[in-house]
Amino acid sequence: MEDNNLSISKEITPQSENFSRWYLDTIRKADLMDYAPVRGCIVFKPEGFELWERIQAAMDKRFKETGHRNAYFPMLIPESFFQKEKEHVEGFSPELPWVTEVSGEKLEERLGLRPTSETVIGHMYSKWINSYRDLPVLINQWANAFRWEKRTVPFLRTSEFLWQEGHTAHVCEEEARQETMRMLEIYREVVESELAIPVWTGKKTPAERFAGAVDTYSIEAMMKDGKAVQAGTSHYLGDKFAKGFEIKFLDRDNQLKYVHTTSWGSSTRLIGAMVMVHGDDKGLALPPRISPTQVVMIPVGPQNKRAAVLAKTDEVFLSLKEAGLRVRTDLREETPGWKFNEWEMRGVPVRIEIGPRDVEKGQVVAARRDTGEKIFVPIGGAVVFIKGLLDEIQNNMYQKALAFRAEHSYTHIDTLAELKTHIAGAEQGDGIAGWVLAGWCGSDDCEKNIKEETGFTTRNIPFLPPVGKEICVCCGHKSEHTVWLSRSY
RNA sequence: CGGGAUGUGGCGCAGUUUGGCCUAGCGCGCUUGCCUUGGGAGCAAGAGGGCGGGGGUUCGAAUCCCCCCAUCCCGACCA
Repeated sequence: MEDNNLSISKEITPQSENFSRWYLDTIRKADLMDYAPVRGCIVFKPEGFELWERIQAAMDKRFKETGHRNAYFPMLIPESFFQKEKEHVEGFSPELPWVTEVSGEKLEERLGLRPTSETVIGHMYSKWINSYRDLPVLINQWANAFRWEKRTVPFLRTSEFLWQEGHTAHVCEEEARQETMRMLEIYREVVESELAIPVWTGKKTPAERFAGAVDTYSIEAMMKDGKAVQAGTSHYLGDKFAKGFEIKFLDRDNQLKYVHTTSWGSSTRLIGAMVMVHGDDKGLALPPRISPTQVVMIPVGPQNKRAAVLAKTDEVFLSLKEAGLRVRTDLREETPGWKFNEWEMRGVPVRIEIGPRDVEKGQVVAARRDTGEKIFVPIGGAVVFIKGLLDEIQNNMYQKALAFRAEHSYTHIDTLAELKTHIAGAEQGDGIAGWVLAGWCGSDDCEKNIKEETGFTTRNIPFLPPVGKEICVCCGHKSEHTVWLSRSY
């Protein structure tokens, strides 16, 4: 086992040595992505893309169940559209790529590559909505988006990314706010139950708000290096975009009114989050509900006993497949040990080994990716057992992530000095500064100051904070909000 | 976008200081054959690169100079 670990470490940098190297090693060794020829762009390889397809499926199902329909709007957005909502332009213009000419001829109006679609969709909604009878409009789109970020990280922040953006229009504020919360809750439920990632739901501070939103809400997840990833956002846009794009309707009372809109999005960064929440020094670890392969079968044993082993492997394979499990058999010529390591690195939740001894005893060996445990299972009960095991692994992965988050969440810090001491202490120790629950007076100055002094930013104001904080961690005055602070991606 | 580092077969690297022993070497991987299979097997024979890209200096450049590009790390901006 010792040698085994050493040889692995040659391929994947240990998390404790350099977390970001570990992350980059892992996503490449697990064959999720490759770098594309254009700066900051990646190729989603089949293994990585299938993760996205499964996330998509989980989300899309819930969107449809709540009455939304998918549509597609163009990727090219006229420059003038961006100008119609002031904060929106200011927020996005620094990272907008432009199309300025076609076959050498300058376009009359530059076209931006969508960083998000509020503007085009607002334009279309103004045409489509005339009466309260036309509302609500509940549309989602699966698309790519462009944001030319200075610093890119595969999956977490790339110049082009894939996402889902929902855009809805409602008759009144109350209904729009309900929609905002309903979609935030869907994100929380999908991310927790499917990706096994615990999140804090809450409200963003004004400084962290989406450009052009009245209120922004988010789900925030803790990575294994203690940093935060915003895993989904939902915005109440008020009538700001309605006013910018003249989205008006005639209400029951014969008054012309502006609609209230929402937008909500989640992206392929969820893949990166999943890697950084569950992965370990062996590589990727995927939650069973999302993993493209749930069970990998590896027949072992000498050539002269191969036939019986393969027959048994087929039998078990078919029974698992019939039970609806995503199962595959690895018949490559590599040695068993090599395959064990390979599939562990790729994050497959359960491995089944079948050898001559198992055939004799009428059993298989099941190995768990999450704990490394090996279990002997009678063949007759294999299907039921494996199904139960996958559920247990899914649950265990969530519980482990929850426990990790609890271990690295700090609620006793009340001053900037204490916060700095805490961060310095973490740097001396395991390097995981984690999240700090702090009081905040609500001023931009304090928020800015905390960031400058510590590198920690406000993640969100949780709806259900574990404890309420009385004084602002920065100025010492009475706190208006209890916020999560941390470093973030 | 600023500071630092790196860029040599698929991957990891040596060679760059002091140009010529390099029409480039090593490990892994790859191909073929034999052999082997319960935690990264062994032997043998092979294939594969002109040194991130473009200019320049020189009799001669992976090595020196200039420009550009990409990636990583650290900061400022963000899903």
